[in-house]
Amino acid sequence: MLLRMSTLFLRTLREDPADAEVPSHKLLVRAGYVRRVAPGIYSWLPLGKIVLENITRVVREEMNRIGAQEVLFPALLPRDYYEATGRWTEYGDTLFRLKDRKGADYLLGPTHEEMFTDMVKGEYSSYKDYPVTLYQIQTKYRDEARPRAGILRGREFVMKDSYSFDLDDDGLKHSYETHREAYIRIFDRLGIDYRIVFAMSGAMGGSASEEFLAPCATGEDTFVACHNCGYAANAEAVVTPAPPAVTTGHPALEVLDTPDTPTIESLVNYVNEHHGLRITAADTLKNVVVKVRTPGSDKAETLIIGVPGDREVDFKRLEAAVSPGVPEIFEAEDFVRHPGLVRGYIGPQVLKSLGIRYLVDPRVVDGSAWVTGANEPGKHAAHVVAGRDFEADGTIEAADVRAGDSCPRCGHPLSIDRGIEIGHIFQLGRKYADAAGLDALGPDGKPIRITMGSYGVGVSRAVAVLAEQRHDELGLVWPREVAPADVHIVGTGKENQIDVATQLAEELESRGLRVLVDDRAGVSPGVKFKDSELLGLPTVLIVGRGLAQGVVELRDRVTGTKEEIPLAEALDRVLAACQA
RNA sequence: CGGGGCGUGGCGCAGCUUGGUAGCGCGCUUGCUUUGGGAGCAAGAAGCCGCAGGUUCAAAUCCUGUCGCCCCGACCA
Repeated sequence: MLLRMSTLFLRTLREDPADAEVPSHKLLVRAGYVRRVAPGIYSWLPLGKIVLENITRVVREEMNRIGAQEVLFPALLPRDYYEATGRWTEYGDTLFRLKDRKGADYLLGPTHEEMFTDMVKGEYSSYKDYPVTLYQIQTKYRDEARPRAGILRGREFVMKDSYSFDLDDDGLKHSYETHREAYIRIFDRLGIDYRIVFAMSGAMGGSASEEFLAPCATGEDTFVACHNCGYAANAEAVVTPAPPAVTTGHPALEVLDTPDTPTIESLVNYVNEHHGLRITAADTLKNVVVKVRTPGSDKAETLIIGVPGDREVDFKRLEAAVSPGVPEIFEAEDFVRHPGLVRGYIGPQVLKSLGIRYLVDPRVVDGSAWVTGANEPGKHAAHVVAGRDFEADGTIEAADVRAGDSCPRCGHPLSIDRGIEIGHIFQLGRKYADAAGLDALGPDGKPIRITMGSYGVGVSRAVAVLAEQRHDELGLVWPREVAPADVHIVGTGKENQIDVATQLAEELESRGLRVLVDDRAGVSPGVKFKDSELLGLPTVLIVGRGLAQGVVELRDRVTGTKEEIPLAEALDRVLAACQA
């Protein structure tokens, strides 16, 4: 179907919308691809809808290629399915809840593990039925605390979610690998720049988990990469290499007067000046108190985390490390309830007797000596040796990660970047199968508990990611596979220019290209050029002033090249450009 | 939920300090001119100034309350 600007439901905007901050949001709104309806909720206009469908098509083709079968669940779901796994309560405020006319509880599906598990349980019962992989491309609902950046993080979004069901761990590994390859093909075809990074399997349980991150300044995730060995991981999942244990003797623990040293920096300066030490912040041991609450209960455990003084506790990493527990700030009133903890002067020496759990950064190995709190106001202790003067209850990955930190695999310095999560694959294991009692009857007549994998692609988010990664100061620059059309033919308006442009458009359409033609009368050339750059189709053909001399202009939106070509060659040249 | 900003024709904004006629740019309509880089002239249409209450002869403007939105931090495709 030929797209004609004269009738296309489209109005481009000359100015950025006031509520947009990131490039993808500004451009998708300005170019008339999407319009905001409510926070985190957007409508798709004709051109945007075409792009979204193109991405959907690629995802569907690649899922079908690995033998996954498409199904479709309702977005509107009754409460009971999510009651069984406890997620009706666990999901908290992020769940959109509603009631029907009888007062029964419903929800708008944020994700569909329960539904898929239940569906398979309802249909399959023999080991001969497995393995099986099902997927859907569907609208999800999450009442995000703070939707942001337009399409990038909405409360309603399109997601492809798939689930593999296998009889054993080897089968799961195979399903996982198959998905991984499918995702590589999907994102390659879409023209998205991405990295595959290790991720936390976290709350969902299970073992292996990787994320597909699109590197991007506006990304919400932080990841590290090693340019020597190729290791890459979400900052949450980075493993800190532990230095070898120290065995050399240390002087005995010594308590020092350190008045007015509330910060690490002031402490370092003070002990170097007044106590003859030569230490840096990295030689001090900072002890951070938090509470860890178990979801669905009011009980909170007090936990102290020891990290080198030059590092902060990264709340995101801490959260991932204590998951499914939820870390909370230790407030002033909590200190009142724990008189043994001297705020600002906490040292690990007394924690055993206080019965408080103490976890340390992996850098705090046995035999390492530290300057830390002496559990008395105004006093610190030096030569506090791990394993001699205190015992930790274990290690924890909670200290912040920085560019230049050592790669856990090869020791080279790590780089650090931001990215947008566009895909996530992981080996779920048996959590949902356990909850649902999903078994297959084995050849020996005994039940086999099914093991699952779960895999997601942010389909609508991919539109925004492409806009984010592929644009210039003039507008969008779509990869051909997802562009709303292959070629944008612009008739600039004098005499028969529009007629010729339309004829070319019809001819190219009949030869299989997807064509947008600017056939608007009475619109100045400048406006048409600006619009074509803003809309971002990969190939542009200008039928303008050169027509009288029998030439038209062929432009490449990606490279910016412009070339005058004879009208007679226009069809072949455009076809060649679009099929390259 | 904590912090910051903002609600005025479809879009982007001014006006508010110091109450009195609602204004500018873009877009839209009509006519004439123009047509290779967001054209010109002329004439138009379109606004419960977020909502509610209060002060006042008079409120976009002052007061109180309330709702909403955007941005920054803790969640996630």
